[in-house]
Amino acid sequence: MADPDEVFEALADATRRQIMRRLSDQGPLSATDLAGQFPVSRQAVVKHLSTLAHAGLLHRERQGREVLYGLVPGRLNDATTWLDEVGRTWDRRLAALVGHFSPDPQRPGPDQEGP
Amino acid sequence: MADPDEVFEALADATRRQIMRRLSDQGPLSATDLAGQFPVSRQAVVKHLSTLAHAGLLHRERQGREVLYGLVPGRLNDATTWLDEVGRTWDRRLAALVGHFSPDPQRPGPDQEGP
DNA sequence: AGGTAGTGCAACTCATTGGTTGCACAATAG
DNA sequence: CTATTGTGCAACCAATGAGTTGCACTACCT
Repeated sequence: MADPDEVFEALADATRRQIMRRLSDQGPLSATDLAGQFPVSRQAVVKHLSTLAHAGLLHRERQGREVLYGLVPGRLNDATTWLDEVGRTWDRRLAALVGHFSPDPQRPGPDQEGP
Repeated sequence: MADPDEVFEALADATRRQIMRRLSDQGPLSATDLAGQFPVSRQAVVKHLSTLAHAGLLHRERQGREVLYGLVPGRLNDATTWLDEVGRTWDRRLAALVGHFSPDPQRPGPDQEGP
């Protein structure tokens, strides 16, 4: 859990991100179907779908002789969590710097105590 | 704006993501400094920093003879926005499917009309 | 059964990229 | 001034990855 490594890797490719959007907009689709919407071969799409599925972002569902790929709910949150962590920690740093400029990383807390 | 392409590309690499975290935790650092925290050469770190900076995630700041790299606030939001859009649209789809099951993408509305 | 639409697997090409090493240049410390 | 520390640039290497083509297989339809 909270292992966004594969998620970020999977979302690195623009085509893959577009596939995600298509699936989000249009619901589960097959590789052949998606291939019709992109300027690449079906096999290329299959590879992308495999990558996305392996990252836990999609799930395969056999429907007769077709195979539909649909988004796995919530999996994108792993990436969002990472972004939130980094972004928020940074914001806290900035706020601390503004509040009382103490750029020393060793003492992040506002220390008002005297001996 | 809202062009997360470069951001996702930049965040694809694990080392780059770790660099982002280090900068978030420890504040602006130089390439040489960061290189000491990773099992790669300084030049490799420089390349990563360039990639991140080119994506708008970092900014360079010359400090005497050193060059410090620090996070650009808010830039991560572009990625978050994308994730939110895709995730939310999907959730809405799922909710609609649960509410009244009409898996036909062509007719998303509940059609009660007779001829 | 035979045709057809859809999937799966494999081999191959080409570009990208993360990483390295080597050296030159700039700025501070003695 | 000289030595040192830090940065910048360039060439090079190996691995990954996106994309292709070709063919075999499986399930539906008539």
